[in-house]
Amino acid sequence: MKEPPWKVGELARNTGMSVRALHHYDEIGLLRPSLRTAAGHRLYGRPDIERLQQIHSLRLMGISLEETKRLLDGAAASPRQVIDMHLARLHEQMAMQKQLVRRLKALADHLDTAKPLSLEELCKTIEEMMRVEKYFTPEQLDVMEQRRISVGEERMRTVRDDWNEIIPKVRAAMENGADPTSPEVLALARRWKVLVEEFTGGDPAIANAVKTMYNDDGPALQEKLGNVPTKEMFAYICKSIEALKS
Amino acid sequence: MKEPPWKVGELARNTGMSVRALHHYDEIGLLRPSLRTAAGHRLYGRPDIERLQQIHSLRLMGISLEETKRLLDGAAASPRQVIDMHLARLHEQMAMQKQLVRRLKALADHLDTAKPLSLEELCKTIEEMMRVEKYFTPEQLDVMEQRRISVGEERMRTVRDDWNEIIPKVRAAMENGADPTSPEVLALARRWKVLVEEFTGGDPAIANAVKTMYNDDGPALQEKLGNVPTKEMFAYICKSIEALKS
DNA sequence: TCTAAACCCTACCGTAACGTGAGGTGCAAG
DNA sequence: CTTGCACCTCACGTTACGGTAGGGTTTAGA
Repeated sequence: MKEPPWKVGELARNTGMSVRALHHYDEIGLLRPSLRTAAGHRLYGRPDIERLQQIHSLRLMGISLEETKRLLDGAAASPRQVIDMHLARLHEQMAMQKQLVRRLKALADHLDTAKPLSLEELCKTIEEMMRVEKYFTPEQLDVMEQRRISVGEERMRTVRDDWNEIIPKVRAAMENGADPTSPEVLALARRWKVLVEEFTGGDPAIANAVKTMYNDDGPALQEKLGNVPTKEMFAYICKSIEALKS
Repeated sequence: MKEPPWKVGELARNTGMSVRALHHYDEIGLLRPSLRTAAGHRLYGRPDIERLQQIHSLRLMGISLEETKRLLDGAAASPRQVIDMHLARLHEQMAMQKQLVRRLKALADHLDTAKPLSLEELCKTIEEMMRVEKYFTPEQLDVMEQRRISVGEERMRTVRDDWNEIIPKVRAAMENGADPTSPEVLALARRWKVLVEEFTGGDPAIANAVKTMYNDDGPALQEKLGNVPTKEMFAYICKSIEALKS
């Protein structure tokens, strides 16, 4: 290992950076060698090497070259602020990526359980997911996914079967004009309430979002999911659930 | 809302995409309008609109335009494979981002607790963190961070104080040639063991990594952290801990 | 001292998915 | 007939370099 000044290749070998990167840093004014030979070859002196090490450190933290330059040239906010801003950006990105992962997993699940899907059907399913997703905050979606994981595949299926059993019964009761406070309807209301609580984890905000979703997008969901409560059914069963409390 | 065919602006308004994006899709051959007016204005027909909706769906999943094109043109792997690959990429990225977040948080912590740092010192600290980090797998670092969070700030400080008390004592005992099986050293070994277990969460792999770290980078760490066990001290106290077991 | 290998230079294209003009044309309403 | 809006085609900018081309420089060995 020679003494400085070093030529660009030597510096590259000794620091693990690429020659091209060093050229780039020179181009953008982040690290210009303090010397050149008569022929124009770059010569990096000891201060340049120190600066390069600092650049390297900041790069390891994911700081952009632009910010790095501002920091090293003393024309930036405090390091602390740079770090905080960077953390904020990272958190934002990670939130978006988590959202994507959630969607993709749900889609993969769908591909696993349902029959083979054509591309158009797949795309329709995606649109459907988005329609549903927009009613919930990312945090709520997170909570719901955690619940799905902790509850397990099997329980999920039985819950779905329960819904498929209860919903037609409620519809029938309503259409027959049965009194919401009658014992049969109250029994349905009790089961309904349990299922809702199981799904929402007892979070009323989630329950509310679900209701809004069915109210606003009922027809579309009906078409997609097949068996779905209507606004009127919500009102009906809510009356019954109210009656349960007293 | 007119009937198709639509011009770009109308299509853009009705789909929420930007005109420029539609131009771009045309440029790269992802969505070329099936008609043009004599003057060259793009006219999108009904099949184009369907294709655009599919593009939109896939974009919502974060699929690249390139993959989208391959998928829609039927020249790609199965949707399932595309999803899986995409998930894998996302996980990789998120792992890297988590790593960055960990580093930045540690750095912010350092800035909070220690005295105000110059930029050079900050960079040295970063290099130091990297030196330490390389001894652990990302999973181990994760575990350690979780422990730090669950243990809490206060306990961390008392643990550090404990180390600062014990290490000199062990050094002194060793330099005085005290028998590792003597009662005083055994008492030290007991405390040492507890502290190690607290820090590692009982994971011997982590304990091992720590030992390797001090063995390999002892001098550098000594300089940075000030008060650090040597290889010999490890050997000495290990003998004593062995003696504890019997 | 000569030559060939190794090294260096500048300059340009490419990356992903558009945003943002610039400069020119098409078209319907007043 | 003109105004104004929508449309067109370039073409550059964004990040942090990688890769390559074409040509000069340095250096080690013969």
